[in-house]
Amino acid sequence: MNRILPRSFYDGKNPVPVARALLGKIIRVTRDGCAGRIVETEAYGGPLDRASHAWRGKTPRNESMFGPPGTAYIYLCYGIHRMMNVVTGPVGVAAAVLIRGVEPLEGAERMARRRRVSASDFRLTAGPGALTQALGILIRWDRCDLVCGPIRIEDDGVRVPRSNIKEGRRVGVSHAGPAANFPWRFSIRRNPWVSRARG
DNA sequence: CCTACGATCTGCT
DNA sequence: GCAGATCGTAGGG
Repeated sequence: MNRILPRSFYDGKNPVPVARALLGKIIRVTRDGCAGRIVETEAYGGPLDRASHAWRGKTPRNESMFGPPGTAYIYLCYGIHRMMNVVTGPVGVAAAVLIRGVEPLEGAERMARRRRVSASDFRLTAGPGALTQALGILIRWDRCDLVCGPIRIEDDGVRVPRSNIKEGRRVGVSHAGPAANFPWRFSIRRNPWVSRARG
């Protein structure tokens, strides 16, 4: 039986170790029957991180990034793609982990219908916009609780040793000055469900 | 009010 | 390799 990650798992203002620890965990849309293993993440946050949405301070859009640990920050990107983040900081501190890649575990056929690709195609859930579409994650779930809300994150006992974690630069943040070089992107080595994006 | 653009993805070249 | 899709957000006038 999988264990739902307790709030204490997220509760630290530094999203970097949380981004590492989320690799291998399971993201599940409770009422939908779709679930996948997290294989790629990126950490965002802190006063030096110009790549973070919260770098200029709190706005109505990024406010949920300042919310309690163990909640979601979900927003629309490029007018099309929904991005799913896990909030880690204590209330008032903006820190979050972007989920960038997931390996399908349950409900792959349902995901394939939503994505309009075959269930065996890596495009099913590789990439932050792809996985939210596949899992049916909605913008209105922004701020939702990951311990008892529509999206849950579980631990089934799988461990990802540090030697199996690849680190690199985050994707799509080249405008962010020195922060563009922070090695805050993490993925499971040689996992085919990691996004193709350069980093 | 108006405009520029972004933590992306696909399809076509 | 690159343009286009598509729209909420933020910042300026």
